[in-house]
Amino acid sequence: MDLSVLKLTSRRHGLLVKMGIDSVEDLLSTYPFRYETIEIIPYSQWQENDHVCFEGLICSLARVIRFGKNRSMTKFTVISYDQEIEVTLFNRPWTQQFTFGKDITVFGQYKGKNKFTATNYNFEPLSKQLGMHPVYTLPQGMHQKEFQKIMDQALAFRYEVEDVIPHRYREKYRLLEHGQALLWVHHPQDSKHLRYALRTLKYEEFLCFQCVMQATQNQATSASKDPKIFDESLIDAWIHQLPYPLTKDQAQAIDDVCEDLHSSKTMFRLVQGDVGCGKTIVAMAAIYASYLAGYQSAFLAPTEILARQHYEKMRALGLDAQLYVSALSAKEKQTILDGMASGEMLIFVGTHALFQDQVHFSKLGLVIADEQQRFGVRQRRSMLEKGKNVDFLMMSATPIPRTYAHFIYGNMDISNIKTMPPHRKPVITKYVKGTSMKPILKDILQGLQEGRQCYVVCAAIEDSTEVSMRSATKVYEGMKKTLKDKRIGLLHGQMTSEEKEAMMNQFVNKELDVLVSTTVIEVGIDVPNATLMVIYDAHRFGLSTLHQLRGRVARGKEQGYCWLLSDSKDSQAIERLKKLETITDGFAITEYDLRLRGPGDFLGVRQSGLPNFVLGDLEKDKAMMDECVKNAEEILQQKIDQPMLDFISKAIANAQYFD
DNA sequence: CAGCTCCATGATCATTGGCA
DNA sequence: GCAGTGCTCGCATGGAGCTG
DNA sequence: GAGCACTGC
Repeated sequence: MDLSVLKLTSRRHGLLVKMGIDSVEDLLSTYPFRYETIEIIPYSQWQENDHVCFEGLICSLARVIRFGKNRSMTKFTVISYDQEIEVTLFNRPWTQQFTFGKDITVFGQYKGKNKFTATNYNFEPLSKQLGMHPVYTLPQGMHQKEFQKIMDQALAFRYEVEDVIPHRYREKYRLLEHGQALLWVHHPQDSKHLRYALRTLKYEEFLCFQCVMQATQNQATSASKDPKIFDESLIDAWIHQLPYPLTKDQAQAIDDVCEDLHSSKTMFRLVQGDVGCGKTIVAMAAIYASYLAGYQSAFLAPTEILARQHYEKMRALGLDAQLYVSALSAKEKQTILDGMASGEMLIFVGTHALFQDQVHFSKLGLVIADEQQRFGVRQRRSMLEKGKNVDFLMMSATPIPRTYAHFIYGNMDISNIKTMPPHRKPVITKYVKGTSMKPILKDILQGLQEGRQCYVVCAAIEDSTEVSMRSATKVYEGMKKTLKDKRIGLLHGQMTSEEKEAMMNQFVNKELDVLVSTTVIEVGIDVPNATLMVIYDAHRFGLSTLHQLRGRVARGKEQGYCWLLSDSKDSQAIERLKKLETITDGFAITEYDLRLRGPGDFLGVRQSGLPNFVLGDLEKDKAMMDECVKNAEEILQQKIDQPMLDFISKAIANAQYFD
């Protein structure tokens, strides 16, 4: 419904648009971020510094005391509860309003001794103002009252918003009607009503998400495929010639995958485990199996550097892989494209370049996505459409506990790799207060002295390139001054991929001692000799991200060290960072982070792969999530709930919830 | 760094009571 | 669009934390 | 008292 049904002035309309509100539906789903409860607390119960309110009679003249520029204080006395209460009001020097004998309602803090500092006042009877009042997050220039008025207008249309939730579920779970829930969220009579409303809206949010999610996956997996036929003893043989024996979980994961490949059901599987747990081997086994069966495989890596590294590893392990990245010359690309189309070449490793339209496979049977969160659903789909009923394997280094995984990935199969290879040692992690490296300089120097290399990671959120570059450059300059005799490199997002690669290569070849880097992505590379890592502004990262980062210095046999620098004063933030000193298991870390902060707050939602719910809380609403999983399945099977089905196809078309 | 939002804090006179 | 009228609402400032 | 909406031109 268009906003024009509300008679808005252009200023108001503009402000709403600024808030991201383009329709009445948007407006109605702009929920209060908190509520203020106005209740009467009798005078006898007032404690010093309590926030209270009262109604009374002004029984003195108002005095204004001025101080400084533009500052003042107004004082007057109010009779209430048979007491004379002295009210102080800052910076509101207009006294005329506070005339002798007028009824006034005051909100503020009781300061003891019948003194009161008001934050607010009005001349309405208190009894008319009791109850809960919504508070919205608004841009400058829009007042709460103004917004509430607009909201009230919009609420008149609350029953005209299309209701996509099937009726039987509303009844089953005793949910409110959508319109009723909206009304109560914006105008709760009391906390009980508010809870009802929130319960309803949460359910709707979860169910919609779940339906879309499952529908997307069904598209990819519902079709059956020709089983891939290969000789498993060859896989076993290949495994035996690997330099390291597999861990139990790795072997299990490979078994899972092989079974999927054999089966006539299209594979849709997630392999998750910490950095360094050996997921890649699983992927390669899958590729090898698929190769034996005569199918083409595509391995998607998030960055070119990673693609190269995987490519080299595959070659080293006897897989005849091709590298396809955008940096290749047109001629090289063409050679590969030809081999791909003719079916001569079977194994491809690449980046986003593989999504391009001119890439055609002759017999694509398997797609593997490394760090799956980095690829949007649309991209994944475009990839899968390059073949027929392609088996799909995803890998994630930010493992998610089973309970959430079930909800978030729906009917996806999951293999967890929890055991680390025996020669890996957990990284020694330390939280360091402040922004300076001074306290740890000695340790770092010693490490460098022993010939180790060091990463320095600066907080850079996404690709806000300029700012992050500046901070990284600063750190870089600073380091050059302090460590004059060391070779230091700088890596940031504005460099071309050749420059980045050149820099990385220098680091890999030990021509650099220290690498200062902004973004996380480029660091995702295997440098066994790098055992030191310093992370600036660590509190800006999510725990899972930090955990993943530090995994980079646990690649070789040497002991890795990671220092988390942060000057945050937030005790919770510090607490979280300290937790990393002791927890080494990625699953536990995700769980801890979820419990403490909730996924909505999760720094780097994209890193975590978790969706961002407005109302729902993955930790508190587990039971509801489970129900929604079931209900979504039913809806998709029965195909009778047209409104919801329409909603789903629309959402998929817009790729809502993803990217 | 810049720009936002959220939140807590603000400062004096006059009266009082106890002590010298 | 523009001026006139009547209405409601009206704090300033600084630090902290988040984002682009 | 100011800013804003609303009115009448």
